[in-house]
Amino acid sequence: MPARAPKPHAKDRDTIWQQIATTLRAEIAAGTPPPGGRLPSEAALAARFAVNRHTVRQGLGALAREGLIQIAQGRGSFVAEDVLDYAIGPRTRFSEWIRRHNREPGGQVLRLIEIRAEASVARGLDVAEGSPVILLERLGLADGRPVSLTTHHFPAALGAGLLDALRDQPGISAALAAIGIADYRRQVSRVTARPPTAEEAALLRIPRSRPLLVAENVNVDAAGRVVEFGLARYPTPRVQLVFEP
Amino acid sequence: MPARAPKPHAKDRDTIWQQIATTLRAEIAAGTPPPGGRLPSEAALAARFAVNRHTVRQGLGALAREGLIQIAQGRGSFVAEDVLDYAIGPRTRFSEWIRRHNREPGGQVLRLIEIRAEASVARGLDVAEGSPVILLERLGLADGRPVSLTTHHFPAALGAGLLDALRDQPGISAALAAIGIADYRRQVSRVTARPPTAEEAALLRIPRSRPLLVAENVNVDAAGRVVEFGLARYPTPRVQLVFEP
DNA sequence: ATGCATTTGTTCGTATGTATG
DNA sequence: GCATACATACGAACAAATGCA
Repeated sequence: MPARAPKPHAKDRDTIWQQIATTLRAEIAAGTPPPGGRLPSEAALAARFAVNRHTVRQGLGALAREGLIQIAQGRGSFVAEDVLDYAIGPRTRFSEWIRRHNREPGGQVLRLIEIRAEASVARGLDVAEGSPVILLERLGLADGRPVSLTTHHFPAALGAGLLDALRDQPGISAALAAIGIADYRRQVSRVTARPPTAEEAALLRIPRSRPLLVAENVNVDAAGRVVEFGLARYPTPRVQLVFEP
Repeated sequence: MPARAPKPHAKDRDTIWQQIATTLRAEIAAGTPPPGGRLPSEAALAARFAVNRHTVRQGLGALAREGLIQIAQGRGSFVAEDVLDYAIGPRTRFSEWIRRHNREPGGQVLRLIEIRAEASVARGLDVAEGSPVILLERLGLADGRPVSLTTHHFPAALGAGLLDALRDQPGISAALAAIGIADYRRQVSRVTARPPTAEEAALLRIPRSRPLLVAENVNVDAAGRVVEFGLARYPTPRVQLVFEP
C-alpha cells in the first residue's frame, strides 16, 4: 500500500499538471525567471507543488510544446528568449528596426579612427589596399540590452568631413547625409555564424557557448558606389535575421 | 662559425620553402588534409622535409597569405574551408545551388512519415494544430560532403499522393509538380544560429564547437497558399547564406 | 583525461477516477 | 452493476547528457 493515496482530479477543474503549467506561465509572464533564465529543476518544482516529478514533467511538456520554454537534458528548462527580428532589406536602419519593436534604441561608439585598408576591407570597399578608411565600431542597444556589435568601414575619400560627421551625428545615415550622401542601400549580405571571442561575449553579454550571427554587408549609394563595408555581429538567439525576398 | 655552411639555393630554382609550399598546395588540392583538416605540426613537417622549422614556417606563411590555410597559435594549421554560398532567393532549389558551384548534388532521405502538426509547425503551415502533415528529413550532399540538413513539413491536405510522390521523385520540386503544384516560392526565411546536437554534428560531420546556421523557411504556391514549412541547418563555415535584396 | 554531482529522459509498476457500452 | 479503456497521479530505478572540479 502506498504511503499516501493519490489525490483524485475533479472533472470540472483543471488537472494538477494543467494548474502547474498555468502557474508557471503566469510567473514567466511576470518575469520570473526572465527570458533565457532557468527554471527550478523538476525535482525542486515537484517539491514546491508537492507532487510527483512526472506530474511536473507533464506541465513542463505543455509549456515546451507552446514554445514558452525549452527543455535540455542534463541542463534544465529555460524560458525562451524574446526574439528581435532583424529584417534584412535594402534600407534597414538600426534605430528604425529597434523602434519597430517598441524598444528604445541606444548605442555607444567603441572606436572611431582612420586607418589603412587591409586586404579584406579593401576588397569589400573596392579600393586599393592601404587606402585611408574610417573605422567605426559600435554597440547597439535595445532597451539597454546589447543586440548588435558592428564594425563599419568607410572610404575616407567619400568626403573630408566624414570623421567629424560620424563623431557629431547620432547615426550613420545622418553622418552620411551631412557630407552629401542622401541615400544608400544594402547591396549584399553574407551571413555565417561562429563562436564569439571573449571580448564579443562580454560586450554582447552572452555566454561563450552561444554563437554569433555574423553578417558582412556592402552598402552602395544611388550611383552604385560602395560607401560602406561592415561586419555586424548579432547575439543568438536574441536576434534573428529575417529575409523576405 | 656555424657547424654547417648554409646550402645556397640556385637562383633559377624555387627556394626550399617555396618547394615545400608547392608540395603542400598540391597535397591539399588532392584532399590531404581535407578542408577543415589539420596539417601536421611544424615540427613534424620539418622532420619530413628534413629542414629547419623556420623553413617550414616560411612555406606555411605563404599558404596562409594565400588564404589556403589558417594558422592558429597553440592549435595548429588548418586547411581553409571551401565556402559554399547559398543565395537566399525566392526560387533557390537545392540541386541548382550545388550545380552552380560545379559540385555534384546528392542527398539521402533520413525520414519520410506522416505525423500530426505540433504548435510551431501548425503556426508555420497555417493549419490547425494536430492536422496531418508529411515530414521529410533530408541530408544534402555536395560532392559527397554534407552541406545541409533539412526538415520539411507539407500539409497532407495538399494532395493524397504527396507521400508517394516524395518517395518516388528525386526532389521536392518534382514531387510537388507531380501532385499539381507547378511552382512555389520562398515567402520568408528567419535565420539564427545555435550549437549542433550530437546527432546533427555527426550527420553534418562537424565538431560540436562549430555552430549551425538555422533557417526557418515558408514556401507558398502561386495563390499564396503555404505548401511547405521547413527548417534548414547548414554547417559553418562550410556554408554561408547570401542575400541580395 | 577522469570521476562526480546534477538534471532530464525513460521505463518499469501501482492505484484511482472518468467515460463508454 | 460490471468490464474495459483511458487519462491522471504516484513511486522507484536506471540511462543519458551536461558541467565542473
